[in-house]
Amino acid sequence: MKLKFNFKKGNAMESNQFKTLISEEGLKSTRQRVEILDIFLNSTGHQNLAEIYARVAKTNPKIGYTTVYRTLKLLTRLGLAAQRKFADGETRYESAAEGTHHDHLICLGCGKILEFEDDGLESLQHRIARRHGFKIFHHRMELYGYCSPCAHKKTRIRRKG
Amino acid sequence: MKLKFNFKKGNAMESNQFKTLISEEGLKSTRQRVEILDIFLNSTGHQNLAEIYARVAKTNPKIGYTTVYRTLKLLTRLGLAAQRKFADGETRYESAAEGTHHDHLICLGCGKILEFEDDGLESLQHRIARRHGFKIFHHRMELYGYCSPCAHKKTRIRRKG
DNA sequence: TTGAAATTGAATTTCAATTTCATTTTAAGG
DNA sequence: CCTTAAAATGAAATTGAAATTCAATTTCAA
Repeated sequence: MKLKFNFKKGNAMESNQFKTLISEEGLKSTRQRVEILDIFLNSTGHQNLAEIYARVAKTNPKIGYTTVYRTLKLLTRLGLAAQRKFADGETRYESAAEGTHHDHLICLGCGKILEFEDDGLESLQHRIARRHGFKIFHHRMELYGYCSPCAHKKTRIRRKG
Repeated sequence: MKLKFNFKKGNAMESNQFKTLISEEGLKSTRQRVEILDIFLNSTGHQNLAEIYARVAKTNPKIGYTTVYRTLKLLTRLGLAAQRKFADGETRYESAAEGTHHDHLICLGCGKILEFEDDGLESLQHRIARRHGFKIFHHRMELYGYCSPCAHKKTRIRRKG
């Protein structure tokens, strides 16, 4: 993922850069969009809409849920956000500024999500694609297990019914 | 995934084996459950509930959607079905009898889902797990791209807005 | 055969995702 | 600084899959 701009966190230029980027798409820069972008970029992790909305509402309770929803969709389209769906089916957003492609380690105990990158994965991907005559555009890999604190908490693992 | 029984497709023993397996869990074997199991095992692929229900309803229109829903959940718990959630967020079920663990190649053109197995993935998984102090129980890997017929249909790729 | 416990299934609820639409705001052109 | 068309907003409504409720029915162990 290549960004046209480097959006620096907590940088006052953000709003101007955003204005330029968004107008290139024939869209309009608004107070709400800039606020949501600002809050979104100044946070880390994989958050669902409710969490993002909660944070936005704390700063500006006048901004509606719908606008946050639509803005996150917009940011995804602009390449500033990335949408993720893990096994629980919930949609989460992550700042694209956080880095390039990576995959996820998910703790079944505490829900913690770790990111990782591995070059071996790419060659593996190509090998499998070639074998099946596919042209791959992207992949998704998630490893589910227990992080070391959670692994030590209980010997017996509780499963969800 | 190790099954306690080998459920053979179209085998009259199915119902008795199921009876045994289910009673071990303190649950009851019912006409509906056996019918749903039978239909489910006698099909392949990754199907959502609506598709499974449609097939069940064709055989026995008296069986309700709720029962199909609950039975698939039950089969998943018993290890006879496996739940899959791909990037579109829809829940799909696949017969566990179809094989052991595998991953998926998904065509963005026609929606076709291919299965693959790759030993390299396992060692990769262990390496990454070790690096992050995780104890991995399972993983999920999906490769998204175009199968060879779809890749040849159009040069330009149409993307979802 | 009996009856407690489990299952069924239509209807309902839940809940996130999405759409609608009347009102407001943006930004480009005077 | 106005005007205005196009876009954005946000409350409310809608959608759709997943999950639950509950009265009626069925199962199965005794």
